Amino acid sequence: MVIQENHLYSAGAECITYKSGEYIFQEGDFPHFYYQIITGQLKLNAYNEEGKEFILSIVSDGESFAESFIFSGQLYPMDAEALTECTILRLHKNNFLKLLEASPQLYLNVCKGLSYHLHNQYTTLHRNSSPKPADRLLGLLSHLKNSQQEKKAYSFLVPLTRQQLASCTGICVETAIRTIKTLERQNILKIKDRKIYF
DNA sequence: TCATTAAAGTTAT
DNA sequence: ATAACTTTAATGA
Repeated sequence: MVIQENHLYSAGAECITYKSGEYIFQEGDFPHFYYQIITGQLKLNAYNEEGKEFILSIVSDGESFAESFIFSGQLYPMDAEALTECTILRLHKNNFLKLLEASPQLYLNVCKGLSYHLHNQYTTLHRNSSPKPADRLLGLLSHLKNSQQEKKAYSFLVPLTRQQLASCTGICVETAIRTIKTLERQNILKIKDRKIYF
């Protein structure tokens, strides 16, 4: 959890639920709020000229998202769409900034969060510049697994569909499927009931 | 080697 | 039921 929920509530935050498929915001919208997920999963995504989706990030329980735009004041360059039913706390930009002014500690934590996120974005960008789909997928899987404590092989149940893995790495689904099977043959991951264990 | 297209089977809502 | 996801195969850049 990024910011204590009671702190957000006392600063004037409201709790909103979104059904799967609903937009929290869309590309071109002005950023009015700080968002923090209580429960649920959503994606930040954009579409290219041919209409192909690219998933920039998948965010879930306890995480904040898109807070950088509060500071820059730029319009959202992507959509935020609920993947599951989502319960989200949102705090108006002005109140959020007041909250930060009142607490240097909180300010620093938010900075850390932003920096951490920026680091992720850089490594993701680098990873997705690889011409080899296996490198992109493997890099993504390692990154996802990083957020769990257990480091043993095959201990991580990949929480994304093949479609989503493809959209996160900029390859097509069919290639993602074939690559994943190749990785299975190389014992780099396991597949059981269509679920991917890495 | 990978994207694209098509077609068909499977799972989730 | 219907949509979304998964898989295989053929073709072409």
